[in-house]
Amino acid sequence: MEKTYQPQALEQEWYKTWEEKGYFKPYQDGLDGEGYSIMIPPPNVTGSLHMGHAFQHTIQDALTRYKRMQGKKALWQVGTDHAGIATQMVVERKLAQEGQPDRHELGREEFTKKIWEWKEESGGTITSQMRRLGNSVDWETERFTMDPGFYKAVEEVFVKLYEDDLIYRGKRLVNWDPKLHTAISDLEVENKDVKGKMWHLRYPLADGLTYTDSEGNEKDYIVVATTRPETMLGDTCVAVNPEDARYQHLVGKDVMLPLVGRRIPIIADEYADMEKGTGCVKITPAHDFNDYEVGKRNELPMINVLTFNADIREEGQTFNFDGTVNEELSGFIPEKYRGLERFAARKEIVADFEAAGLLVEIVENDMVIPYGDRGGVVIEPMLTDQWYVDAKTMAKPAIAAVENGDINFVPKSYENMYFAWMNNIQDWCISRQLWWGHRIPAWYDDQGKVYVAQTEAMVREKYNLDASVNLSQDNDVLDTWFSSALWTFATQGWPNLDDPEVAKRLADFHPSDVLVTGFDIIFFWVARMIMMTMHFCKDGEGKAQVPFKTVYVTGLIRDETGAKMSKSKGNVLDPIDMIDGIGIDELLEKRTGNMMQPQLAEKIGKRTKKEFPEGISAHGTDALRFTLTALASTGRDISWDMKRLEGYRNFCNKIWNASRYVMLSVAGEDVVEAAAENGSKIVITDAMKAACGANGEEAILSLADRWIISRLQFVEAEVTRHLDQYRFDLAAHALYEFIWNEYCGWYLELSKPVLWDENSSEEAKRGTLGTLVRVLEATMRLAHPFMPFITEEIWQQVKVLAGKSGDTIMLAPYPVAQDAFRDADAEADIKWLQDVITAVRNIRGEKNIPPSKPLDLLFKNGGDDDFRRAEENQTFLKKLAQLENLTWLNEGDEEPMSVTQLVGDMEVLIPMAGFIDKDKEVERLTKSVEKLDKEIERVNNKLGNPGFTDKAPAAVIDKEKEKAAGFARDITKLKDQIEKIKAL
RNA sequence: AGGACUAUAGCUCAGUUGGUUAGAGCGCUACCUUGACAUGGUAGAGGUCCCCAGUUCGAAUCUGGGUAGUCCUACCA
Repeated sequence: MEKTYQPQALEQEWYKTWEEKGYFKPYQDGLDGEGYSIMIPPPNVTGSLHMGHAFQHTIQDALTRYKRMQGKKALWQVGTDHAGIATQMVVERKLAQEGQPDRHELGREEFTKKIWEWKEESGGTITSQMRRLGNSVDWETERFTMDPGFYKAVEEVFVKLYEDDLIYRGKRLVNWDPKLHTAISDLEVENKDVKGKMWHLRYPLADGLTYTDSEGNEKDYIVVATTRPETMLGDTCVAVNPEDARYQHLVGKDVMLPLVGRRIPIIADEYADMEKGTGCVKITPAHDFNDYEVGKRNELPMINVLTFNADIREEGQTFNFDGTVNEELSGFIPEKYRGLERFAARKEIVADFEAAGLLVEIVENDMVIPYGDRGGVVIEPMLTDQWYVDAKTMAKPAIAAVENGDINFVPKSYENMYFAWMNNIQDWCISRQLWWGHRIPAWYDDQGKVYVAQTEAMVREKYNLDASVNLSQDNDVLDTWFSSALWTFATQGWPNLDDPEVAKRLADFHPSDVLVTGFDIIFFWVARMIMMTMHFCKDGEGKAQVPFKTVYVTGLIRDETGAKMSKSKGNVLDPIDMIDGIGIDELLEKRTGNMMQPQLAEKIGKRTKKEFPEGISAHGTDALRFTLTALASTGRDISWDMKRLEGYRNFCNKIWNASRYVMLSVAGEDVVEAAAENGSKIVITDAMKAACGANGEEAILSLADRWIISRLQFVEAEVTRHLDQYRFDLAAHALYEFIWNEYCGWYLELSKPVLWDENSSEEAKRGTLGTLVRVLEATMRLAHPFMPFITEEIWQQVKVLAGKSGDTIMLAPYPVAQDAFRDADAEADIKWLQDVITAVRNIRGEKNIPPSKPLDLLFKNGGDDDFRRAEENQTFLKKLAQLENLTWLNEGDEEPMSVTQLVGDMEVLIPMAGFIDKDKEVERLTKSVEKLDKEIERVNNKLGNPGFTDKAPAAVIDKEKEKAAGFARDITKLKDQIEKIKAL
């Protein structure tokens, strides 16, 4: 064994072994319990994993390994998502960079082929990252949302929902991304605060009408206010509030739309706000969501004046309020605006208003502008034909499932967020004008009539259409989230319920147990999964099945300053770099190379150099995982801290060296070092086994042995309890505390006096060696879900010595605390021992006595337990506190000049004739008395308060009384000591 | 505008149903290369638990109000 832990030497080897042996499979020998499943949130197939993934994967893997070790058929379902827009964009950009023909030149089929090629090329990144992270996913059943089976599920769902009247098609105003040329859902819109302008424009009244305004001015126009002047080309009316006295008399009259010359009415609609702008609002139903509603209410026509690029059309498209084509209305657009880009058109139109003397004023305006979260350009409300899911209907059971507790959110507060959104849910636009995705299984005849079924042949059969009817399939694909909403059941082979294998998997693994995901996709994914799953999956009694019983919502990983990690900020960290380390040059290249905004490169480079002047050193997977685990407090964002990672790398080293000590003790220095030199494992001999009592040889347990075994039960119970409550941070903390402080800090030290004492009996040594080995072995199993690699490595080395067998720790049983091994007496005795040793060390520290200098110790004022403990633990005391003689002072004995510490009622004295500074010692003791005085005053105040003594529970009062008495005793002793020192 | 979450040591965070002398890791100070580990050991310093008011015998913890920050939703001609 090496002197320090070398993770890179063993991690990848172990993973390979595990995978080859099939230990990740839910169906294998030894797993006889019930099914347990976690469905991975499928990452984008062409992406790569970031720290957030590493975090979520660590939790999922810990849970899976934990349940697997408990004997359950544990499935961590793995797979990836085709990520429609994102992937299509990446490939389009790639083609452009390589100077290849663009997608329109290639055509749909060829372009899709290119995407598949790209998927093959880049798809391995994620899976190899997952292997490095030690993720125990079932690779054999890996799924991709565009796989044939999954595709089939998606079509089935679409057709069924259509038949159930939960999907419909309609001409509606949608969020249109003019760059990507597709509709997007309202969730994909990012609203940004911007400082913009508002233009006040004059619209002249028709027919030479005039009126007198409130200030007595005669006017032949009204003034509208708008933030989007260019849409005036599509105005179909002006609205005023019905209550607005200023304009009531104008309702029913017309205005002449400037520049266009269209006659449009002035109507009364409560949407017009008297307080806002001028109180008159122009209505453009085809280009604004609010106006669209006004238009529908008032049965106004709609004029679409924009192309899909958001340029001005040659001629407006005219529709009636119900979306049917309006043949009468003119869609005339003045020639000079035709073909202009929307913002250029705005400039032009404003200029023309000004030139015509119709621009009244320009007002600065704080406003919110919608941007597409993918394309990054301003979203345009656009009148198009789209497919929708009736989300309102589907949300009802989905809301109920959370209300009645079939689904629990951890932390619970996210349920409010879920309800708020679900109760106010809008119909979900599921069609996307892309080529990459599941093509919508709908066909149209020449008249535009819709037919829905999986294939054209099925359409013909279902609707009785013979070959004379021309059919063409809908060109659009479905929103990516439509398919990922089916993730929990489609991954298991749904809808092939007749296949016994599928039926079995669904029975074992559906509903899944936990979904581990970020709060940012609760609406996108979690809510939609619940809706879809409950509609399509029923249990034996026909009751709707939920996709998962628990949703564990993780926080975000932020950088050390608390900022979100993002590529454009250049503060992203690759989990693999935490594991393997990375040089500064390579890190710089990674962060600044191939950037969307190259101008940021310099700033990012500087910042990176400052933060990581030496690059990042290697820490190993286990350290990374343990760090993430330890930081996983529920629902809280994590500020990533390299120092923390370093600390847990040290923890790995600590574990490694503890096991090294154990092996040195069992096998001897020569054997251990020889093995280290050859890079081989230590060969366990029968003699070693016998020395540890692996065959049940007689052994005597020391107090320390009994103590650590008792503490092991405690930590086993703690870790299990915390895991069951998803408190990974507390579980990690309990483990850390036990391993570092109790096992390494105390127990290993306590084992030395036994093992190194020539007078120790064979049985005593066997007891201690056996305990060293057994506790280590159990601790490795306890820690395995968090730190899979180091625990496997050490476990393989010690399992036989601990009398255990098995091919892998992955399938070894998870430790269960046993009350029979708890030993309150041993714990109390060791507590006493620790207190005495700490007292002595404390004195050494205070008085600057080197640890190597042996001291004499005097006990005073002890009870029966003190006498016994001192007697029984002489060896431990002498060794750990570096003491020469232990002596009891009897009542009335002469007391040498000493420094004192209290251990319970007992006093511990270190004679220090010659070294002691009387004044300083008095000062030190007086300070202690003062501190105690304050405490005792507080407690006495409490006890003197009748309100407290009357109302507080007896146990609490007793506790306080005890405290007061204890303080009083301590004070007496300290004062006594002060007097003695003064008297010397 | 509505809502959620957060505020505890220099930093990052724990603190279970109100009763602790308020904890951990890192950092800091002093000492120590003792035969697992200097990626180590021992000891120590360090806190107005954001502010105000209330409930209570008792508040870091519960209630109300405020301040600051983060985020979500909605809307703004």
